Amino acid sequence: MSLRHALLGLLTGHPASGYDLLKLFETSLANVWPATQSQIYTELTKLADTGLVIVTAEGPRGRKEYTLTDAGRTELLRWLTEPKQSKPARSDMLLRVFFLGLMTPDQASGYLTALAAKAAADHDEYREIEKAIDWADGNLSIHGRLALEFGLRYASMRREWAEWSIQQIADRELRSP
Amino acid sequence: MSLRHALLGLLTGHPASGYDLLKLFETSLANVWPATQSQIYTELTKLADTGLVIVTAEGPRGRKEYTLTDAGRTELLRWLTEPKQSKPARSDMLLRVFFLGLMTPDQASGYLTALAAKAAADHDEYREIEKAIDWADGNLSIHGRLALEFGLRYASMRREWAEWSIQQIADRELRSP
DNA sequence: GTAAACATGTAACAGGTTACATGATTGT
DNA sequence: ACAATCATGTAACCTGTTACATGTTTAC
Repeated sequence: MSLRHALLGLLTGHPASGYDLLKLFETSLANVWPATQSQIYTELTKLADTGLVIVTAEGPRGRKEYTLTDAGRTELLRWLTEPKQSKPARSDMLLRVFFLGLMTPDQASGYLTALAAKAAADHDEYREIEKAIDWADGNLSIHGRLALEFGLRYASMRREWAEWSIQQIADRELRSP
Repeated sequence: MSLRHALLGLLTGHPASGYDLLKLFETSLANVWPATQSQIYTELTKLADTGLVIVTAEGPRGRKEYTLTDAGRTELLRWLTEPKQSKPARSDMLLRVFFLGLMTPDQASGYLTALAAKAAADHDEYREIEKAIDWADGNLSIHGRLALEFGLRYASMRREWAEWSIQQIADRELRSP
């Protein structure tokens, strides 16, 4: 149940409305914890019900501004320092790799080529984000940068692995045609 | 809905019971597509209802052996060659990294140290698996090896990134104590 | 005036987790 | 005889997705 903690985290410092948070999810958190509009509004209501946030202002168009409570901050810190290893994520990409042998070598290489291209595109995208961010801002962005660096390294790794895999398949084809 | 395809994939070649498949998930697919007993039995029933598999034998203790049908094989191939890019996975690890600034530098370093240790342990585990597998077997293991190599590279990347991140935090501490 | 952006809420459904429930067979 | 393993099934619950539904304010 981490959507809850993502919301609490985004509310540290500055109060925000559901709409504000939706925009924050679309930009800063899109690659880390995607969430839909529906989910965000529902969760904010629950968060307010349990007292982890409160509505501190109402604006035009029914806008409700939420502020983190002490209980909310405590819960966020508890979650952050909780010693809990996350179980391995499902990856339909790797699941397909597992069954690559059911395709023709051409199809398999095509799949891996697409993965390499996607990894390269992701890498470029993260480079753009890196350039666009005002790194002087300091406050939240210090650790956002660590996450970005993870993305960059992960994208590179994926590209290299996909290219290596294509080579493996090609080598095997040469040996047993 | 990829659990379905994981099951179909495991049924290519050799028929198997729900119990057999459960064991296969626990071993070969645990790091790629974890599934529970409950889920597997439920999905197999649905798969049989829609004709993608059929019960071809019944053994002791109510054992039912499922075999892939032509329709099942077709569906599996359709899924494998489907041009669909998977959306970025949720990562509560990276979500915590995003909010690392809410902890003390010591706590933050502690978290990253634990990540580095986990990555190193994963790497070791994959090395063991690599040693344990009979790579002469050829049949399914060719592509299982690609998945394993992904795991090895990913674990290395995570370790290196975590260590780099710890250094970043330490550097920052020195400049603004 | 009207399109874009702001702003929220709910219902139906799909997939996954945990727990409960039951019983047969094999090996020691 | 007893424990371990084999073997299946179901119910309650939580999270997330898609779609529908509604209305306001701002900028051109």
